[in-house]
Amino acid sequence: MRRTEPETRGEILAAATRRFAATGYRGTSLQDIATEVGCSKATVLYHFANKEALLTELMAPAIAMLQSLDDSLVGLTGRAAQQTAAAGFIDLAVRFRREIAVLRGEFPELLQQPAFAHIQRISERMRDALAGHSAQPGARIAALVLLAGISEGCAEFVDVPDDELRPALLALAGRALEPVPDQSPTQDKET
Amino acid sequence: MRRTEPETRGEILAAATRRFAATGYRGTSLQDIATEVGCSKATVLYHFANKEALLTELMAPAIAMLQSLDDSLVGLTGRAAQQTAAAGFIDLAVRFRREIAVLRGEFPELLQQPAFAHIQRISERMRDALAGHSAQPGARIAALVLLAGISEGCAEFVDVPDDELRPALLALAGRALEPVPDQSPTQDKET
DNA sequence: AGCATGCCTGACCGATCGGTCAGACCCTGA
DNA sequence: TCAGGGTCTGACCGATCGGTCAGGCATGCT
Repeated sequence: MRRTEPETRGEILAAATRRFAATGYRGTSLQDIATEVGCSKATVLYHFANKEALLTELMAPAIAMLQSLDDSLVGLTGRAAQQTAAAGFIDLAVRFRREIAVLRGEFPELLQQPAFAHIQRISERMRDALAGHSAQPGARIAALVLLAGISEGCAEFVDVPDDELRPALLALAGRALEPVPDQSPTQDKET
Repeated sequence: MRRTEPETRGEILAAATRRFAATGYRGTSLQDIATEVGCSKATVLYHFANKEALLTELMAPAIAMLQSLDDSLVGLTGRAAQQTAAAGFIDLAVRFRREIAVLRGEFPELLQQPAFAHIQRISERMRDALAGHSAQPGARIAALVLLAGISEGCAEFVDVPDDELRPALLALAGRALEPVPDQSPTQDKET
């Protein structure tokens, strides 16, 4: 089935995103994706080296945004870290709902793949920032629950519009995160 | 390898719980479980009819507790529904951390299996109760985020002792859930 | 016309999956 | 001593997985 415009590659990427989000990475076969696109499995593997390459490419934008968010957290402490991390992560989660849904539940094993090796440390830093770098168990637990809940929630609320989901999540984060003092020794704007 | 005591069945169940929680239901093969126990795959299938039977049996206690929690929610409205659902679900999540981790991420497909057909509706009612039966998007979103976050959080904090995790989660739920009025027609002392 | 190139496909591969089956082994009771 | 039943296993099955490969077809350049 020859395409008039060679946009097959993009269709494969879009179909893979939908299928991975719906049934997981392991739960989706290359044949599933090919069937949804309307091409053969061999065509999928013509455009992408292998199944993992398909995954890494569709995750790339979300990972780039996660990386830049992580960069913007360096040096922040206390409430500044909490608020920046919360607002940034909510933005990310709302924008990349499907991509986050892909990782849902398969995080541990997918993170073993070299392309995602650094994500684990980023998410740990994110959790730490959400806890305001506090060592108190309550703050750490709240941060993880919020992080996981937002990821899962965005994936589930695919039908809720962004401008309704985002403020609701921001308000929730404001209530849920344990208040921590601004730990900077000199209480200027910067640490 | 003959066991002196025929406790192989229990060992298989325990190994399956660990493996399912670590790598997911689909991500764990019967051979994986057999290897961890130290028996053959055929032995696993001698004690359990098939892979699904293994899953349903190890999930049974958690499901029973979920069912009874669901029963205790009927007729409750407003804050009473919120508080009962929150406390009950936190109890359940803390106690059955590994079992909940099993379902992590594979919820949608696992729920298709007949043994779990009713869980979806229970979890929807749970979400509704956590939202205080409010139709406001903020309340619904907060309920889902908390539900998902607690499930994920308990699965992750396997090393945190129960009596530390439980109060932290309860405090978090108290902060995070949107306050709703007590919808009972007669407004007593409880707001 | 002839050729190269990009896109696509059916046929095929080895590995692994869940599951079946005949039979070996061991204990117990008659 | 032997029969029987509970436990366990290696060998095997069909299905499906991710991935490879040679070749077909349309197009564009020379």
